[in-house]
Amino acid sequence: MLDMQQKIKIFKALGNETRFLIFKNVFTGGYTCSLDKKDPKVKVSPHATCVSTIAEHFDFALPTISKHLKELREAGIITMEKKSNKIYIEPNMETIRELGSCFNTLVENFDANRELFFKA
Amino acid sequence: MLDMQQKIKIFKALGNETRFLIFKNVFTGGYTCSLDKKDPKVKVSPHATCVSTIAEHFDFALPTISKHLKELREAGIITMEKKSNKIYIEPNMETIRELGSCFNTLVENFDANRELFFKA
DNA sequence: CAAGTATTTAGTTAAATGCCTAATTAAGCA
DNA sequence: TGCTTAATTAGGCATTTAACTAAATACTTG
Repeated sequence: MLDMQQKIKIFKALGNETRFLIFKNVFTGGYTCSLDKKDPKVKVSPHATCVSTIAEHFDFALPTISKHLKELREAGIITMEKKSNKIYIEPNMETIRELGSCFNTLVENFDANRELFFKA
Repeated sequence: MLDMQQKIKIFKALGNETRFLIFKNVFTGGYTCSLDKKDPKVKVSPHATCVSTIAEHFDFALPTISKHLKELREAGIITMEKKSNKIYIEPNMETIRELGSCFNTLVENFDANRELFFKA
C-alpha cells in the first residue's frame, strides 16, 4: 500500500506538464531505445527506452530530462535499470495499479457511506 | 472525460502536503460546519463543511487555507457553494471517479498490449 | 589507455509557490 | 445604518522549482 507521503510524491511528480509528458512518453512511446534500433546490444522489454531517446522528443536539455526522470523514479512510477552504459526505462505498473485502486476505494467508500446515511 | 491539462491541475493540487490534507479533511471530515452545530441556518449535506471550519484543523492563517481551497476547486476535486454568508465545501466525486477510471484504463490497456505482444 | 557514448552532478538564474498580515468585499443582524 | 461574521484580495517575503551550461562520472571500444 502506498502511504500518504508516497502518494503526494506521485501527484507532485505528475503535476508538472513536462514530467507528465515524459511519463506519457515512457508509457505509450512504443519504441525501443533508438540507439539500439540498428544494433541491439542488450535484451530489454519492447517498451523500454533510455534517457537520451526520451530527450529526443523534448526541447529541453538532457540534464533537465534526466532530473525529471529521477523525480518520476523516486515517486515510484517508472523504473530505471542500468544495462551496459545505458539506462532502460519502463513504467512501473505496480504503482499505477495501486494508485488506481486508491481512487476506486475512495469512491466506493464514499458511496457506501452516503447510502448508509440516506437509507430508510 | 478529463483532458490532459485538467489532470495535471489535479495532480498539482494534490501534490502539496497541505492541500492533500485539506482534501482529506473535506473528504473524510464527517462533521458539519462547526458554526452550524448549535443553530443550523441552512440545509446542506451532512458532509459539507466551510472554510473557517477547515482552517480550525490547521496551523495556517485563514487566507492560506482559502487560497488552497480555491486551487482544489479549480482542479475540480471539490465544490464550493455559497449559502447565506458561508461557503459550503464538498468533495467532487465525479472528478475522483473519473480519475480512478483513467488509471484503470491505463492499467488494462497496458496489460492488453503486453498480452498481445507475448501471445504465441 | 585514450576516445567516445550515456548519464549525472554542480552551480547559476528567473519564475513560481506558499506563507504571512492588512485591507476589502459580502452578507446577516441589532 | 452601523457591527459582526465569513471569506477573498493585495502586497510582500523566503523558499523551492525548473531551466540552463559546464564539468564529472561510468562504461565501452579501438
